[in-house]
Amino acid sequence: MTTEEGGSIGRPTADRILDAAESLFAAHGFAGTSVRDIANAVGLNPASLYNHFANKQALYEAVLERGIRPLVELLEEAAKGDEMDQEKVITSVMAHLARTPQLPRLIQHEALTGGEHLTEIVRNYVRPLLEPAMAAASRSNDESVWESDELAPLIAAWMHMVFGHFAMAPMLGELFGTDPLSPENLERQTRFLLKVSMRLNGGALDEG
Amino acid sequence: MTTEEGGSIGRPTADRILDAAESLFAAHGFAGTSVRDIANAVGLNPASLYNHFANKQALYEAVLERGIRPLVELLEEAAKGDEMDQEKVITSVMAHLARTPQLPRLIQHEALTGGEHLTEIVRNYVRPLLEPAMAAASRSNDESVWESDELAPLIAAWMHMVFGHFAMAPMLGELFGTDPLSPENLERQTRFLLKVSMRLNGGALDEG
Amino acid sequence: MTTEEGGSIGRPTADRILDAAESLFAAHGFAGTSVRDIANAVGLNPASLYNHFANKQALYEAVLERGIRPLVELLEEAAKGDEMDQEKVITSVMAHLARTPQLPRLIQHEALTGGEHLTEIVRNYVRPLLEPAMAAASRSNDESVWESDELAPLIAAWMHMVFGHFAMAPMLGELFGTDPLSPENLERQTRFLLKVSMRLNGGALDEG
Amino acid sequence: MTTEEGGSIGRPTADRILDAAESLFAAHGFAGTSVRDIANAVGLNPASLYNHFANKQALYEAVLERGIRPLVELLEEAAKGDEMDQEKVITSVMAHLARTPQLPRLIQHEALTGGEHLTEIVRNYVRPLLEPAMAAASRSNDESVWESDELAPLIAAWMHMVFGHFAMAPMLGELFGTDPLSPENLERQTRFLLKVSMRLNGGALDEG
DNA sequence: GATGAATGAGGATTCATTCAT
DNA sequence: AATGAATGAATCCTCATTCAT
Repeated sequence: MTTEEGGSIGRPTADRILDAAESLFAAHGFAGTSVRDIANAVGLNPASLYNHFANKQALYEAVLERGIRPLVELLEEAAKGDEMDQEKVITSVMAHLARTPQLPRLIQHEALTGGEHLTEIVRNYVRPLLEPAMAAASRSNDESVWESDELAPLIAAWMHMVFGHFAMAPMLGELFGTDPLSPENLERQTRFLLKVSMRLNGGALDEG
Repeated sequence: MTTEEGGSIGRPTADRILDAAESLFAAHGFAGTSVRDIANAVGLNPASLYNHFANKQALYEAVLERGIRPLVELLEEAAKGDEMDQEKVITSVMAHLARTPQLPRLIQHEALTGGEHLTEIVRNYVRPLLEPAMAAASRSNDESVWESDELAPLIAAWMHMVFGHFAMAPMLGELFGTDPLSPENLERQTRFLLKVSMRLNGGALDEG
Repeated sequence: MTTEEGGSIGRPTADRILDAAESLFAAHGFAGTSVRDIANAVGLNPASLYNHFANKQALYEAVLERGIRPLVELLEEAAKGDEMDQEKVITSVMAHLARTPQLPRLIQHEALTGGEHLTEIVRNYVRPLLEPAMAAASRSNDESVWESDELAPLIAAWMHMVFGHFAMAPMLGELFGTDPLSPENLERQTRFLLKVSMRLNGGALDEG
Repeated sequence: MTTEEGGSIGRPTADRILDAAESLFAAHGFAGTSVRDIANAVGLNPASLYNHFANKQALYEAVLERGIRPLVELLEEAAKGDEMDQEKVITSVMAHLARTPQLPRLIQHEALTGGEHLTEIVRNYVRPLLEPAMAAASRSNDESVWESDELAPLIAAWMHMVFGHFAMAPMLGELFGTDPLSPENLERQTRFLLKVSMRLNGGALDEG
């Protein structure tokens, strides 16, 4: 009776569920997304989801996990070398997010709602995400233009700028009349961030 | 039977409802906040809310309106003069948000969820919020270090940095182990943003 | 604050309430009509209705009473003479109902819903309504073409035909494409019923 | 925990819901019947109804459809022949309604309340119901005792008489002290209607 | 008389989840 | 793995009614 429609035939069901859930959770948040919505998006009966995930919460966590893990690894990789090439980090993070543009929205939702799971989420996801960057930043502290107590705000600012571009994409698009996630705009944003990086971290400022 | 708790007794009921709703909507978003939660927070029967607001959506919009209006006016005021003193804007906006720290979360939720009302919200709230800033920015375009097609990203970046600090406060607190909304941290953040402003808009960079 | 609008200014409030209630009860029945609907129709606060009627049920009964009483008296008057002039009864009842066309709908609703109040309603309203007719009918039984056990069906049939025309007016209008309550249609219906009366009560039938 | 009462166990759930709904809608109308009432009557959780019908309105329409369809077919069948045998129609319609005595009440409720759906209902149900009769009536118009502009009232009168007997059964029972739906009373009513038919359609009247 | 505010009960409907098939 | 049916809890909201003003 269920005529499998859509191009997603063949992919493992669990993945298709994760895809749909990611999309919907990113768009409407956890509370704003119903299990039925997800099931419908996959072309599945809601009850069937429970063959793949214990419950809504577990599905949500699986979505987060699947989305954030590669990003964490990307950053860990980037921080492995002695010094963190900020230019390379920005470029590769932007490239990565371009491929999973819903991820930042998902994280932002989580950050806003916070609530009971916040501690755990920070420990599991956000801290590993930022730790490489913080380590690198504090290592290069000596010659930096930023005091040590400005590192946290700096890191936060980068987080806001990078993630914000994706998370707020719908609003920015509406506001500026152009889709922030289009290839050219992503490239422009990357260039913009590189320029910001230069100005923020570069040498002394010639205030003529 | 109704144990009036909290110091809010005496204030007009509609205002007390708006207060509670602002808090809860900011914390959990629209979908994550139930009418009953709000009513309980005010010490009211859920049905009573409907004596003051037509429905949940209308209440939500009233909360947004009440919160954003003064911010819009603040920016409009700041932009009135011939040139926008960026330093003053940052300081006064930060001071304002310090007094209504839930507002950015509210807006961020709205921006993330977007959906049907996004267009209207951008038109009613966000655009007037940013118009003065954009006007000022493009006025000073000649001698600026930013190209005209970098203005939008620049504005967006400022939005992310300023609002992000408040909206993500719970997560940042968890992450850095200190409350971003404490007076000293707010002051530090303001100073940080001023420094960023200087570096972003200042003169040529001495890349020694 | 309440700007009295509409042409009903001046009439006693209780009457205006009764008017609105009659209209709405007739259209949607007791359950389908809310106190607020009635209040709105009068341009009154729902609470104000309770200054005039003890509660919704009492208002409903007042509407019934006010509507049916004159009809009962009309029939009682008609039955006073020794013999009931059926032609005159039909004409005068039709004329009366033409002036309160909602009344039959009201009664029909009541008859359909019945329920707990049915017995009382029959005793108070329907029986007095039909008693004169039945008395007259059984008086003239001797020479009648109808057996005594056909009197009840006959009375009922008349009730259905007379009341039905008004009660079903919306549907009949929709069905036949012309308003059953227009003067010409009311006259036609009266003529029709007189013809029916003649054929039903008239002498032997010439079945050639 | 669900004490299955009544002999209806085993029948498809949707049918049992339709049965209960038909009963309750007929008795109290749409507005006067709550989803919970229906669910209780079936021994079901209210939420379960929504597994079978999209909402209360859809359930109502399904009840109407299921009830009226056979009646429409009955009349269409009866009208197939060249001439409509009125005697046969009356007998068979009465026999049919005797088996679904709630149907007329249901229809009457609908006719009274009318409202938004009236047009659609007339088009879907009432017109097909009456079309055969009207066609037959106007065919035999030549030798008829009824003018062409009396056909509509005549049809309406028959509708009132036939349906009224069932729809008003509770009130008539209360009024005349005997159940109109008992087999003997149904038979008497059928005989009565046949006699009426004869007198209404028969030849000239011998008004001695 | 009229009203705004308050409320308990109940309205329809959605939710996440379970279970037999 | 998938589904239809079932359910208790919760959703938003309306209801009739009361009461202080």
